[in-house]
Amino acid sequence: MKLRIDHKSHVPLHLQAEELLRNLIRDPQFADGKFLPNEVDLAKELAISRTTLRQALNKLVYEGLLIRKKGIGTKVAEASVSSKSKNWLSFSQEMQARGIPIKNFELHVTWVYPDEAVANFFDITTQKKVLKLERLRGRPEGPFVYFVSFFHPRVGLTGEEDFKRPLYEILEKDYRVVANLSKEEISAKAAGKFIAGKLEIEPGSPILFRKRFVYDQGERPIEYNLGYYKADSFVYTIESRRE
Amino acid sequence: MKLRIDHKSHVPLHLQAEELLRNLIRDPQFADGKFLPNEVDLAKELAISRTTLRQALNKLVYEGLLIRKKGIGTKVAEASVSSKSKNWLSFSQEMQARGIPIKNFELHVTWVYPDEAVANFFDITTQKKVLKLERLRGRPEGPFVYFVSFFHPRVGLTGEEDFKRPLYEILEKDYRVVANLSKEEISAKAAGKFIAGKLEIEPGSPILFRKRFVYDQGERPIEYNLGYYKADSFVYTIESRRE
DNA sequence: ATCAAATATATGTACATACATATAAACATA
DNA sequence: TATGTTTATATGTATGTACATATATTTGAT
Repeated sequence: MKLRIDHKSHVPLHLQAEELLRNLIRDPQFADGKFLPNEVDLAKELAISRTTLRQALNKLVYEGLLIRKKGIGTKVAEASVSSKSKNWLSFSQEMQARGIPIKNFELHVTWVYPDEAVANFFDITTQKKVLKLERLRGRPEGPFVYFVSFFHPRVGLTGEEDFKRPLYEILEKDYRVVANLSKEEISAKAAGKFIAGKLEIEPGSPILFRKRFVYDQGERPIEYNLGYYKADSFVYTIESRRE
Repeated sequence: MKLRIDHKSHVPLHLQAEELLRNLIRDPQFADGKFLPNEVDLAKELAISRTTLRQALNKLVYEGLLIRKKGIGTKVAEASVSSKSKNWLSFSQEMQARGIPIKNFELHVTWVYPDEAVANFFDITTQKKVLKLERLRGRPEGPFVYFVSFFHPRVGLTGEEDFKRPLYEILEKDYRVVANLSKEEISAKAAGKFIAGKLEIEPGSPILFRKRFVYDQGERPIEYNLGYYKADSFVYTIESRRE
């Protein structure tokens, strides 16, 4: 295998090393608990210092992807078949899994200048337009969620896509962008006028507010998603196990 | 404050530094957004190298307890309850780790006949009394959550326990009951009269409603927990990774 | 007074180096 | 053969040093 680090790149060496290690981990060659090359040799091969390599290794150890043992070596941690993968259903899949038929009430595609929060998350300026996708969705009887999504320009969406298709299918199949990490924040709020109008409720009524930050394999931001759910129409479920 | 590291100890310096930092984080002096001493000075004060100090800092940053910003400084991360299934921290532990002092405003212990939902979850009849624990908790300035817990009779709680201690400590140390699996449901609601009164908000105001089903190692039910969180005082964060 | 440039401050990146220590394998001894 | 002992190996700990870079403040020119 060819392992390379670009010393001329402006990407920090330890980040390049980290990315490289993530790929090593995915390599079937090291899948079943086989040991990675030792730190000293690997550092030499990559032409970086052992300290820098360890910086990358530490991160993966903290994430639980690697296991190190003094005097022995470093190996890939066993893949935990946790219920996390369950969390990886898209909205349509999720609803389908619950047996709820989905109706799309509204669909808006626009190019906008991002606000501070979005630009900051994407690490771009507020001068660069991004694709904004707004959708009002719910059951046949009425809408119960209003979604607002922003996509990183890197993704390459044109706005001409058929957004009635599942979003993640579009991203994965057409643009080879795979969501890998998601950070969410869930809180309760009072509905503002705009959202209340869309969800057909009184302003001030409680809603569930869900903010999602979606990253690809390289932990680069790809989607910023806001969800406004009508109360009592939506329950967020989580299953966690101590290990 | 006197900060000390024992160079003669056989405990590695970076571990001592880590422990020391965890205490700093809990110190009200640095609670919620105040900057820690800068790395160079702190290292000097502790008589360890900056590299060693950063080893400790990194760990806490990875755990999300500290936030560093280049050119600015390092501060204690803001409070939020996270469900990193890895950590599995209880409410008090989580708050303690973030240096938020918890105040218990009310504590009620009663024996009651369970309602349908509780009896069903515990797989007992509604004729068998169970221990009910109600707690109003929050920051010193005011309460922000009202908890209602029911415990399976099998656990063996008498109601005479000191519930100011962390709940999971009582269960694990005194009753050898270890929570292992938790299923949660999170939704938004309008506060009823009762809850509104407790949380000191208007009836009808939005609250976050969190239902937890807790099981032991044998997947037997041990606790049924309801949490009513004041909106805007509480954000539930989740991080999930596809594997 | 305003805006641009320099500066102070704190974290970020990277290297070379040295020695400590846990583990397993090779070796030597009774 | 069984059992200590050494040795090879790989990670763990720790330091000192140097320069880069993001942010806020101060300074200076217009």
